[in-house]
Amino acid sequence: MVTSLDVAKMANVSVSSVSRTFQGKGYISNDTKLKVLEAAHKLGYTPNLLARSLRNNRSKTIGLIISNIDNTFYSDIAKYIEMELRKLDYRLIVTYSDRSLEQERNCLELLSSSRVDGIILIPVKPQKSKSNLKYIDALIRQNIIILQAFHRQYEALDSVIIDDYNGSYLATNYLINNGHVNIISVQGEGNVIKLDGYTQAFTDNGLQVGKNNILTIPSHADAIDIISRTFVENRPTAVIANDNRITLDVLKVCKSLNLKIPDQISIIAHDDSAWLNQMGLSSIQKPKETIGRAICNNLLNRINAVTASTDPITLKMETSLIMRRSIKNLHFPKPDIS
Amino acid sequence: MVTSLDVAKMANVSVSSVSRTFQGKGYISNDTKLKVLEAAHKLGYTPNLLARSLRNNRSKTIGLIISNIDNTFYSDIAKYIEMELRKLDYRLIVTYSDRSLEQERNCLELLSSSRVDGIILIPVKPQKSKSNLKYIDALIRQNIIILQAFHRQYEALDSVIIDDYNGSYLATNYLINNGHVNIISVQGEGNVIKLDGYTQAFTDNGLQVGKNNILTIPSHADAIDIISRTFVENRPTAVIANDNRITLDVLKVCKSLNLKIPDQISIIAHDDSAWLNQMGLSSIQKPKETIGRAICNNLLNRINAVTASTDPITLKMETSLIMRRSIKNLHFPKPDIS
DNA sequence: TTGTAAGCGTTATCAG
DNA sequence: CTGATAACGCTTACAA
Repeated sequence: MVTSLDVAKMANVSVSSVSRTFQGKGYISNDTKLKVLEAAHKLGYTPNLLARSLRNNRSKTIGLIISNIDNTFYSDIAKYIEMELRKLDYRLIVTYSDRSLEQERNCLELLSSSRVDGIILIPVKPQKSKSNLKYIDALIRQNIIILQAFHRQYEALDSVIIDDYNGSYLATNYLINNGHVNIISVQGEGNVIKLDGYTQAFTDNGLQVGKNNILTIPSHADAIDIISRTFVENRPTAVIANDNRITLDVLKVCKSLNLKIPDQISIIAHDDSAWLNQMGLSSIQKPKETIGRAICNNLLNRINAVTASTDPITLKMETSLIMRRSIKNLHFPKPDIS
Repeated sequence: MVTSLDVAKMANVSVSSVSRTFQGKGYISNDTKLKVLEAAHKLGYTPNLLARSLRNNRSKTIGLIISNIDNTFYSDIAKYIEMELRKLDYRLIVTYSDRSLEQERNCLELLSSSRVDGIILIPVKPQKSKSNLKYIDALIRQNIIILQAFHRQYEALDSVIIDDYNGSYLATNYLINNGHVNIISVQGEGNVIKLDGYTQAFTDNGLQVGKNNILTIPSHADAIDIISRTFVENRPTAVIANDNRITLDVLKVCKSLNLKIPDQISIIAHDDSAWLNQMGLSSIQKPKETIGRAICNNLLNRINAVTASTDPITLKMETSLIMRRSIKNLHFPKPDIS
């Protein structure tokens, strides 16, 4: 292991000069800088970030806790986060809580002892009103900045979330404008905000949400069965599938009931992807790269105390509607695509 | 920041005792251990891994370089790797080379100065015969163990790869057994091994690969156009799509040419996923969890010098065929599924 | 502008 | 079994 001392010796200078050249801080003459650089190059020296972190009490490392990898969206976001962080000379430790509060605590502990400067937490939904609040508080006291993404679970934390209200509103409104009234909204538990947008679109259009048209699938229930039955009973003309997994389930049901899209049923899904694109499904798209950047910038501003506000900040990211051929216009007998 | 000294003071012992309790090494009486644990708990102490790493010259951290996030497969693997590493008390720094050699070098540098104990490299394909060989050699000299996954790019490294030969062989063979002869194989550049399996299946069945039935899409070419033309000219009865992106392209072409699956064309895709499942596409599946574990174990065995062999080791992971309803049996007029 | 030396929080060695 | 102390490689006052 070649150290700054080795470089210093070879360049006939002191370790401080080596340090100074490698962080571009403090007074140093061009001459010695060159000598150091040359020696360093010859020896293949790279500063030891471990030592630097220990000394500076700053690891320049951020931790990311992903709750659910099955959601491709989060993996994509992870990429944008890492690339943004690298630009800012930060590293990213990635961990997976896999939808378990206990695993999440595990991740928090690991990141805490790794002395990360900050944590991006995609929180697991608390079960039975248990949560990791205490652990989070402990980390905050340890001076680790935590930002939560996509779900506002902990009051005291900055949040970057999606404007799901608006996304659902836009989608619902679009369907209504196309003549749909009997629209089912299918979601996992705890998606109140998306529902609010859905409901609001109805009232804004002077309509009522159809009876039993709000379909919330309990965690471990048989989604296919529930959706099937509702489709048969309610005969909706349109569905809004509020996440990736539910989209798959809805599609399966459509296939098994032999419902043609969009002829017999129109669909809008949350979370755009190459597959949705391939299948011609309309969707509510989130600006992934922008989100990744927003998360990093917000977090680093806190870490470097650029952000003055002492109150938690919430950033809401806008979504947009991507129209493909999964929606039938009921005002016209023939849909314009098909 | 609460340190081992703080704990030591409170427990009326020395820092060595604190150290000993927290790593379960060295002689220590149950009595003092308990005192230490109590004090640590009261103070909310966690050992500082940075300091430990510096002292031990072991960071217990592994770096992962992902070449291409668009391939969902890699994100899934990342999850299994992280979870396996966590069990083994290692951390994972994730970086993305985004298919660029320069970015890859960037990642290598970052991991090197982070003093990771090992690197899992999903290598970028060398362009114009350039590669990061020199940098890799430098890291090896720095005593960082590198394992390459999914592509054997660098001779000196251990590899964990997929038995794509066999996967393609099985797929092709299955199609042939179902009466297909005019089978097109579509792949990105540099997928010789999959092709070998494809070809071998033909010869083993006493058949010849159809003229122009091997379709290799150059990196920045218009895949849709190329595939379309070949489909029109060759009128294949079956296709093997050799990666995720190509599967999407093939599906698009089928749709635009209005080819019904499996009636007019049968399809087998590489890389299984929920979406393939939903669409009823048959596929060649890779055992992700097993692969993740194999990667970690191989790497850690090297790091801890458990592995005796001085020569590079190659681990080949077996694939399996998942049959869905995208394949027509030409021996029977009506496919049994339709 | 440069060098000296103390200290960041651990662990390993050695003496008790 | 326990404690004192010297490292690990770096940064930063402070002195020169």
